[in-house]
Amino acid sequence: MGRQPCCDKIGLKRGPWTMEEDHKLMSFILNNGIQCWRMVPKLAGLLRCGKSCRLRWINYLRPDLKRGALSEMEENQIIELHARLGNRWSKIASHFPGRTDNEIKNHWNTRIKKRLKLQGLNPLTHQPIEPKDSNVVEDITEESYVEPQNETIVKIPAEAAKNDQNDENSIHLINNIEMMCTSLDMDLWMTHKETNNPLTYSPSFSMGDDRNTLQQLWFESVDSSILSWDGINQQFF
DNA sequence: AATGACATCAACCGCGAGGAG
DNA sequence: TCTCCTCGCGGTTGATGTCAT
Repeated sequence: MGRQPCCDKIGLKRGPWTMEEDHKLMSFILNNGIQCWRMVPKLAGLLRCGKSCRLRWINYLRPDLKRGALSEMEENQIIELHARLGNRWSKIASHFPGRTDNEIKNHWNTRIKKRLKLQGLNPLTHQPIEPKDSNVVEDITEESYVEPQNETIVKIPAEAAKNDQNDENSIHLINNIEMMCTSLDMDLWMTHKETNNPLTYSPSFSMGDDRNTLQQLWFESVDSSILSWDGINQQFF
């Protein structure tokens, strides 16, 4: 049993949007904002379902959308993010203001995948394709990808999170931890800040030695004259 | 010029999460 | 606690464009 459709589709239009529909939707949202997508088509005078309106707005009409092809730099960043996050397209897209998850997903499926295969890399694992597989590059399947199992708990010192924002050292500490955690997963850091729970993340890439990775990130991003790794190492682990 | 193969991308579908009552 | 509803996400489809023969 499937769930009920989000709305009654009888008499509703599907397929490509016309300029007139675009104009109606655009001017409605710019004038009224979005309270409830379900009501948008009714109020805007469109014979579409709310879901279709939402998609059209997000992927095409939003004024802040960046047009044009993705640059090579953006492409490389997508590859890097995909190695860490997997097919979490909305998470990946959030790193590219003005780009949509749909756009990045399409770009990945039509171009980047091919590029990686040509480079001899498995697009799912980002690891070199085994020589025995090199003649059957097309045969890479989801089954060949094994999700990393290790999970690391990082305890951010509560004092650092709660300290007086005017304290310069605290601000440095928080900013630097934040920079480091951005490299891992910003959303989890934000959740940690809100809940004050221990920060947990499940790396979607093979980290080998978590502490070494954190240490490397720390050296790359933190002014060691202000905060030494040894000091933070003691508080974290 | 006609046709088929392939590439691209907008749009759809089904599902899960989470909020409201 | 349960049910219903909306939203957002990821996978997939299909229309259209482009290229090769």
